[in-house]
Amino acid sequence: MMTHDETRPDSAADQPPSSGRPTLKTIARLAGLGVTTVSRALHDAPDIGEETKARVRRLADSLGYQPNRAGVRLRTGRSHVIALVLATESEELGINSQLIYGISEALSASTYQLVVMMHDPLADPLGPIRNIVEAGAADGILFARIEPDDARVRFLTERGVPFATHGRTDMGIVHPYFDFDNEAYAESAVQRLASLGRRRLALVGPPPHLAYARHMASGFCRGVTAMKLESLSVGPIDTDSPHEHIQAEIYRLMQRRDRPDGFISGSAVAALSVTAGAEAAGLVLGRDFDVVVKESSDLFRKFRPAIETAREDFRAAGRWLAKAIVGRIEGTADASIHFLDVPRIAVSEQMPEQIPERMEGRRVGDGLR
Amino acid sequence: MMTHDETRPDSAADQPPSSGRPTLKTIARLAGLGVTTVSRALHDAPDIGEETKARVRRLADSLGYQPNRAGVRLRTGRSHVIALVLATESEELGINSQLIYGISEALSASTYQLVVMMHDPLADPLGPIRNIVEAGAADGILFARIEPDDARVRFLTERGVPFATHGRTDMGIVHPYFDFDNEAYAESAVQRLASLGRRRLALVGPPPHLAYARHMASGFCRGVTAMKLESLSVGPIDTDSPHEHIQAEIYRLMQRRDRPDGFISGSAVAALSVTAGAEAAGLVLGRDFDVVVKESSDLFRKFRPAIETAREDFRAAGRWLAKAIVGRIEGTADASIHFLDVPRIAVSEQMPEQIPERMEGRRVGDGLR
DNA sequence: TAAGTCTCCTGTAACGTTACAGGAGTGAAT
DNA sequence: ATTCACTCCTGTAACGTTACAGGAGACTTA
Repeated sequence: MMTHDETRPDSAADQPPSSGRPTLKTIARLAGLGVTTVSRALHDAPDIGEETKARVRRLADSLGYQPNRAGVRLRTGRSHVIALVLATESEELGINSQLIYGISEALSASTYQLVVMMHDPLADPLGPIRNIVEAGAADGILFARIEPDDARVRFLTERGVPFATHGRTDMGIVHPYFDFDNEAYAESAVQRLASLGRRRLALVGPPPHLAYARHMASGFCRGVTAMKLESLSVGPIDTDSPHEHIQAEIYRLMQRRDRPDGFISGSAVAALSVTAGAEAAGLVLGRDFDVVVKESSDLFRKFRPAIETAREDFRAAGRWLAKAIVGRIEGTADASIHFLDVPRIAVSEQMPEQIPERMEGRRVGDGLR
Repeated sequence: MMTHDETRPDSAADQPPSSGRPTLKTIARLAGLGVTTVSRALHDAPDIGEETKARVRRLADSLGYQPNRAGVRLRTGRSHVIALVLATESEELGINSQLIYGISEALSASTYQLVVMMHDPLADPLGPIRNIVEAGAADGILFARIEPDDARVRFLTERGVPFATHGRTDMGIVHPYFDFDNEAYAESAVQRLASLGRRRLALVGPPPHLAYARHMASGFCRGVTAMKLESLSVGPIDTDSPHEHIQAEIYRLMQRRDRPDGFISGSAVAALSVTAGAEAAGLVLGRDFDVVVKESSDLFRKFRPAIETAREDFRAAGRWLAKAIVGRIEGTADASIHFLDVPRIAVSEQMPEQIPERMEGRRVGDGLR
């Protein structure tokens, strides 16, 4: 075996520890203290003298000390990583980037890092989530596109791994979530269309396997029933369908004598396809039909003001989710925390006065709720 | 001091090492080998017997062994993290999510993780990049929105940290990048507009501090000169300007007697604002003016087919960048690798035949290049 | 037989951190 | 003087991994 004759260095001034980066050892040597003391001082432990703490902190600051993540992780078993698992399915106009912005914004002040992974839910319902858990790759997991009975929610709950979701299940499992109140949205949208004099409504909702498809449908039904309107069902299309399918289906629907005169859409892109289909049938938005849409940007409100919009703020959702998951990891937040975002159908904005031509359609009052 | 009387466990069957997760030690004990042997076997080292390797691999597989990232990172100093640094500035329609999809897609087969961070370039030109380097938080860094003289590129080159960018500088520093040939795009766009009979062109380019603003402008100028057309300069607006500003400026421009009849836009949203402004002035797209736009989704090509589009594929860019940065980290790729994406102005797609009304405007030939 | 040369495997140390079990020094109470 | 409590600091070990320096055994060569 080897002899290695320097378990304790005899010469006082030693070489730096290979990398230029300061460690606890660097600080300890400079301060004439033990590494343990330095560690505890930086953690503000009660059994370290105030003066020592201050001195250590000053030294650490001046050296630009930052704890080595690998060291901490190895010792504590905590990765300080939040995993965001995104579906590979087509996404609408950057809602995922908004979500990511919100999360990283909220995490940037913390010691947590955001790791993004892809997941094809068709190939494997659990996807990378099982792997994250088994590899201990993250302290907490975030995901969206929740199903009414969601395998991921069940799995993570069983394993006791902190997670938070955008959207909620019907499973009765208590866990942190942020959700947009799609039921209220649909109901408000119905009321809005009714107040515009529309009587025969159709809903283009999210893919039926997602939990909020049910919420939106039930709000739609409730609204239609309450207002004594008629509901027309569209064919097998949803907000994830290709543009051409939606457009063709709406075109077909608009040929009927009992064609709808109001549409509610779960997404901006789908609303465009709906409008395109209806216009292809020779109908005019705002005259022959109206559309209410849930969108995440202000884009369509700007360039197509005749379309009513409810805004879902994914950036705010991201911020909320980041705080929630950190709270769960650190044990400061209860599993029952959740947030149900109140939808608000926006009034079309006043255009700059030098372009009055864009003020097509009627002016509308204020939001419904 | 403590005595700790079990440096070598006497009882054969021991407790699992605290967590349920298998480590090299677990495999070693089960295989009756040393940890070093197991480690080297899994790394396919030449000095381990083939039969042993096979046995160890089988065992590792059956246990679901995955190397502990913290252990590897601590020992090797390699984090197996790729950092993507995104600007907080407004982004156009999910290009960043496309980029993220591409990157994580390419990384999902590797041992690398994608960490996403935000950066406000106005507050600090280097932003989290200095921090990543000093904390050793990532093995490689990706970023976009490159400036002609980019502080980040200079810094990382000086520090010798692997990085790759979407976009390129004018600095002459050799480094991996993926870029869209915006000069060629603008020139093609000019030719396209010329072939449509347009003579007086205006460019709505990216913010002038970005490197590709110059590329696009120079392509525009070259095209205009070559085709002997007229170029009209728009006011202080760019693709990042608020919708209202662009719209108002184009509206103003369109009041002039020598108004432009062709627009080239660096982004889809800006193209919409341009169109809105021109239409507000009572002009008709495809009759009074044409627009060529660079977009990352197929959205506008679908619902507004009269707008000519060149598609920039950010997902492919993400895939390329992921492979490039991993190649740089592992030393298998040269610093000089780069990819200049060839723009191709698309023909408006055939609409489904049951909706012929949408086939407004003229049919056009094939792409320019 | 002895030395040399392979092949295949091994233990130790170290990366940077924190939990643990003390321990030196001071001052107060017995 | 001894005990006790308190404050403030310390060394050791361990998390899981890999680099390093061997070393046992078989086989070849002189």
